[in-house]
Amino acid sequence: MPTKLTKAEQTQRTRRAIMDQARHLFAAKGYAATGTGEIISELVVTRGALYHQFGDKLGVFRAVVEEAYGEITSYVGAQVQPLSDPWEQLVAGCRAFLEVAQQEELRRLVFIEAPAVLEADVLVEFDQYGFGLLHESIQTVVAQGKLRTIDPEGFAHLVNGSLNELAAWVAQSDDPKRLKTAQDLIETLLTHHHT
Amino acid sequence: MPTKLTKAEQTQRTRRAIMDQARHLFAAKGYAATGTGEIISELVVTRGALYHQFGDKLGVFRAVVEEAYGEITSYVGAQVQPLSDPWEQLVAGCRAFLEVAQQEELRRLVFIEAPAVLEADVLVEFDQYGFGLLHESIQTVVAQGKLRTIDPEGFAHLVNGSLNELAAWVAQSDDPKRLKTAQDLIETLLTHHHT
DNA sequence: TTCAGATACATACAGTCTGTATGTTTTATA
DNA sequence: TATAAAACATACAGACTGTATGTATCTGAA
Repeated sequence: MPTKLTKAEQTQRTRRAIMDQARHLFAAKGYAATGTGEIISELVVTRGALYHQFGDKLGVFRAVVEEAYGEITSYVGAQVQPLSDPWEQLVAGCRAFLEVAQQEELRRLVFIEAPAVLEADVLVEFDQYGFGLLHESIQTVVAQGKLRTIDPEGFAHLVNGSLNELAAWVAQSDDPKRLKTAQDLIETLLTHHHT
Repeated sequence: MPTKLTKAEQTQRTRRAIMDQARHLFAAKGYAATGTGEIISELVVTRGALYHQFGDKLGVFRAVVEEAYGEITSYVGAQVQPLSDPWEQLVAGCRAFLEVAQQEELRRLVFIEAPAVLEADVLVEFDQYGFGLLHESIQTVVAQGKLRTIDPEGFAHLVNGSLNELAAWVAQSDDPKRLKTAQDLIETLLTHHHT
């Protein structure tokens, strides 16, 4: 008996290995153009393991995207957490988002592939930790009377859309100053609604 | 000889029929989940005609998306054209975009499927008539001294992202007042940068 | 008018990919 | 320790894309 792994360890290892490969391939070639055979081709498991662990190809994608969402929110959360003032948290959170969204794979997976591949309800569920946090943050600031808008929810969508597109704009350039420009643009937008 | 069609007419008929079916299916089920056999299943042509006319499945999608882009820009253009003041054109163009983007199929094709399916260069080419017009409009207003921003190009992306997400927000609700709310949100954003 | 070439298909097939069914080995459990 | 269950591997059926080949219709020039 060469292996002395517990079942749970075994599961974790293969899931980790499959998700790592899948993440790179889904981000680089897109969901449809990535085959399940390709995902496991450089691993020591077969497609059988993939289907056992994830059910189907979509299950792999869901797991990968959920993890990617988690990385974004945990980065933003870490930048925001030390701050106590909700207004500062909102501004810092937006700036942090633009930073973390510079990772090509994250952006591709979460903002380009996921909307096209995943069902709307799954998307909404994942986005509780994306748009959801932004929405809460804006509601808090509005409740404090620090932000004036005719519709907090709509304004949250407005900011969210701005952030997504600005992140892509920054990423598609190699000018190191664009990130700061984008961050300042969002801060200006927020400041204009500051009271 | 039962048919008395010229070759050009024949081509137009089959392309039109295929693109109509493909548009509905691509928008409803997504590009990957739509088969070429499904597209022609209710038509009097075979897959051979599809491959002859469009080369491959992606060729059909490109043609459909290009047409969808055209519909958006021609609607916005028609609303903007009567106005002479660039600032009014910018505001009216944004409002018009939110109106035309309420068509489910258009939104799904252009803003969800196309970014995931099409190569980046094709996307940029099509977007000359989408983001491109917005960018020009903003540049004009900035040159007139009517709009103040630290970066016109970045600001154009900010507005573009806002519009895309607001359009989806409006569409996913059945509240008839949301459209006006979204339009007012964008106008407020622009007005805050007005000088 | 005629006929050679081009056009617009239809049909058949090869290759690829997904998902499933079945078998096997290893770990957990009673 | 025996039985169940998990974690795979393997083989295969079905579907789908794209291509190769054949055919009818139209076009354009002699």
